[in-house]
Amino acid sequence: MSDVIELNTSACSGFHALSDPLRLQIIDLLRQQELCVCDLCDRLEVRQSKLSFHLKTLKEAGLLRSRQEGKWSYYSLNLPEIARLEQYLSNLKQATPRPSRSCSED
Amino acid sequence: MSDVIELNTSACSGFHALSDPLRLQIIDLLRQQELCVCDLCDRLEVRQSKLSFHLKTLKEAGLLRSRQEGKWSYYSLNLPEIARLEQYLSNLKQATPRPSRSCSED
DNA sequence: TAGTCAAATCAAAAAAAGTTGTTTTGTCAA
DNA sequence: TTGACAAAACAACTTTTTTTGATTTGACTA
Repeated sequence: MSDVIELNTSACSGFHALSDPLRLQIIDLLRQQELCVCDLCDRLEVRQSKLSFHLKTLKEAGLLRSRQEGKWSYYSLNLPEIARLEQYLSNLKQATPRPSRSCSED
Repeated sequence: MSDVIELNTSACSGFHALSDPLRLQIIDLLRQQELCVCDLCDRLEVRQSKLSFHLKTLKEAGLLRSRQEGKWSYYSLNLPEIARLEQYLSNLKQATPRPSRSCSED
């Protein structure tokens, strides 16, 4: 039961992280390769502080990893977490359906 | 290209709809059977107007269907749309990765 | 060390999302 | 019809999220 709540909380913040167009663009760019913040800035044409905010959101939701190399920070997808969200959605389909009942029946 | 934008917009609002704990609870209840608003109200112990707001959010994102029967409204999952979001996540994994490159290389 | 650059952090403002209580709409039944 | 009930819509308010411009931090190098 506590597991369900855990799962819900994590799914919730994961989906929230995916609910912004810029963040989806970031993820799309990172599909192909790890990128550093300045590269992302160039490609997305957004201010650095704005990007930083969204990268933080994605990272805190567990969707991105980052590593530092000198003065650069590189971000990449954290595929296992993405797979977990995928699994969450997949589970919704496999529920044992009960027959629908009429609201007046009780 | 326009397709990508379409997909992104729809994915965005889908994920947004999934980014609230109450809405995830609603979805969880509907996994098993279609329910009417008053049933959902009882089980979730929330005001009707609040529930109505969240049902609308979910429906506008395409995640729920509804039908009216007399004075009752019944809501159910729209599985194909959920599957579409699942597919979106699944696609993220299958990208052809390019070797990561150093930021100073240009 | 002083200067430069990448990136994170912060505070203030703006925008968006969610809540609440009330009203409206539509359907049914007396 | 009229009254009762389910659900949607609304307006005012609260809370959360996002944006912006500026400052700070940390690492490199001249």
